[in-house]
Amino acid sequence: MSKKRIATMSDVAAHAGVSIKTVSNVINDWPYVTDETRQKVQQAIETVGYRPNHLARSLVTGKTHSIGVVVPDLSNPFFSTALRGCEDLLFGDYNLFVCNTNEDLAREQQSIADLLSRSVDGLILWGTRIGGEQLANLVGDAIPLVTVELSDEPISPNHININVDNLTGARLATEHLIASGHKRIAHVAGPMDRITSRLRQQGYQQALTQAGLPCPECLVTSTRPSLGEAARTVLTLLEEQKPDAIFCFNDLMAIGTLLAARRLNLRVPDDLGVVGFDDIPMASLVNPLLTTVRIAQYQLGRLCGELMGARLRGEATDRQILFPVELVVRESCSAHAMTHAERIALLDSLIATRY
Amino acid sequence: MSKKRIATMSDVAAHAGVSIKTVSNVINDWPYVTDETRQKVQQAIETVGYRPNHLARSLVTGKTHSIGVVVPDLSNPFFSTALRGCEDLLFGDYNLFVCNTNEDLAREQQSIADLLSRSVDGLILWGTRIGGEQLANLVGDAIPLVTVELSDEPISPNHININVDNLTGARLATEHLIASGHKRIAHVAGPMDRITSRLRQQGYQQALTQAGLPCPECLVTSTRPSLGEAARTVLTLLEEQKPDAIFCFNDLMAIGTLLAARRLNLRVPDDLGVVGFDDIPMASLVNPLLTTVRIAQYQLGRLCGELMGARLRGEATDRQILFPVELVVRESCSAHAMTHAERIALLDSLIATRY
DNA sequence: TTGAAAGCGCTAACAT
DNA sequence: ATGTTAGCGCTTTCAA
Repeated sequence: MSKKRIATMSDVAAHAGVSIKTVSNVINDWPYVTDETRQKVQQAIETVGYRPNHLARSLVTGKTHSIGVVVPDLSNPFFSTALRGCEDLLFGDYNLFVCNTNEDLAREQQSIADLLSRSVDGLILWGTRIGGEQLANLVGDAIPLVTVELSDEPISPNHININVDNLTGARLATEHLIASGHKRIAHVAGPMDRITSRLRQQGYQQALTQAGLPCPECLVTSTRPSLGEAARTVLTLLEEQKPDAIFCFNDLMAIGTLLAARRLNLRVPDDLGVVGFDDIPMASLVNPLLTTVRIAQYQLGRLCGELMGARLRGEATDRQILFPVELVVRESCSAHAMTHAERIALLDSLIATRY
Repeated sequence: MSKKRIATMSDVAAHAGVSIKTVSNVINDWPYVTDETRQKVQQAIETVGYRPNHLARSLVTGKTHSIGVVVPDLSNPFFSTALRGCEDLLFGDYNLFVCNTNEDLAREQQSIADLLSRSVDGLILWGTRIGGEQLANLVGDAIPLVTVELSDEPISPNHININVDNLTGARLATEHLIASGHKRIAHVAGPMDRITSRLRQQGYQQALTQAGLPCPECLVTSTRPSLGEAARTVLTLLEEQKPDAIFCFNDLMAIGTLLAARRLNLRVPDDLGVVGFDDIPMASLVNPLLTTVRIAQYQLGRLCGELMGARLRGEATDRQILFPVELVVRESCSAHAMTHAERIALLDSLIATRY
């Protein structure tokens, strides 16, 4: 401790009067060590203040016990909650490198490259813009790869893809809008370089077509999936196209839409029906309560962690997973006032949440 | 590429017909390399698909270009937004290990130990429960440490502490409640093992005392800072103590309070005044609009990144920083209806947000 | 049950 | 301008 130099294994070995290997044995709980020796070494570890150096260990074992996570937008509660689920599950076994791309392809690519350079044991990628093939090229098959939302089927054996059931969700949302009596239904889509956006738009179109409703291009507009950006887009859309309902790519955008409507003195749902996607906590707090398509985000995050853990332990798993969604009808569509009892029930469920 | 083995520097060297050092030189942009050689090596890198191994490099340089971040609750927008700010600033230079403690001391300790074991170049700690001295012991002085919210002054020269101006904030909040005509003002505090909670409670008490108002213990209650937990606590508090206003530790709890009030058919602000802390986006979306104390969270996150970066470059910085707060008066206190113009202005500012 | 030696992939002196 | 050598801190054969 004299020179504040970080203690190494040989320091411990010296102090304990044993070889470096013995120290290693103790640290890695090797069975064949005398209790006496173990004690001695343990003692020495304390006195010199030894801390195992993960880097050195990783260099030789080839395992870093770290996994890389890439998300498009950390400030979207959807992703932060999912990330929490993932971290909770992996805690103790793995540390997480977290990269936020801000919906930017270049940053996504760099993040993935960085993480690979760091020899992460696995990669969890949310809403990537890079396609499956390109991804497989980049990542290879050496480490488990879990993607959430990827157009293609898993390519390498070590690749698991979870797809949220966007198509069904978008269809349910749009059908609900139709059933509520809305006729001129617009769609504020997310970034079209993400499969999620394309699928949700597709579901929207299918529902309209099936109902025999027209689906002019002018009613679909795509933006960065943020509250402000959506609000500004909707302001224009509302003035130029006069839709009587809007299905939004996600809840953040739907809330932006609520704001835009309010700004123009339009009443939701009477003048404008709104449906979102995700069911982030905010959705049950805004006024009116947002009708949306629920994705159990914390659970989805955990699932990513579970699958990653399983692959890392060499267990087999499904490689193509469809994550279910559920339409949550609240107040933002016509013909759907909630009853008093329903409101109370929602309140109670919010109050009952553990987190 | 034959055996899918990961290419190493010597592979590149072999392919290029140069020594391993030359490859290293090219990779590290060493000036004295012929363009010709550089080209050759670059070529070889491509063909063998070489990727520098960060671990090996770190082992010898002693720098990992990674920094560890520990937060108490990732699903609180306050922290996810701050984290995004931090990541944005550090992106390109450093990768972030993110640990979420779920407000748990043991998990906090383990996270810090893990990160140190991983030889992070720096540590950013939010709302820790570990005290300054203990922390200094754990972390030492070898790497920069940035803490947000720590009771003590920075201990080691390499330690920077940012304190949000909790005392002022809490006092402003409480004074506003008093000025609004509320008399029986309760406080729903956060976890008392965090200095943040203690300071905010102190500010609350100071304001009451100064106004000559009583401040009985029964009006202060402490919980885990989550929406649901707060809502449940407030339900009891409301029934047992009948306060006419509540100052909450943070916005999540304030929103929980709004819910509890709604559940009991109390009108906010007429029957109950509520003030929060943080000004997370939700605060301007709930009904009524939440009066709160703003912390510029994204900026605060960036600031952490900046300070860390500065220390890492060896630059000097302030070591004790007081981060300012600002009372944002909205609708959740009596005697403060917002004017139409004010509402519109708020709407416009939300719509104008870039993210 | 413990020790000695080799080497993980890279950088940093020092030669050349 | 390029090559040689040593060694970062650890695990892993293999031998004792």
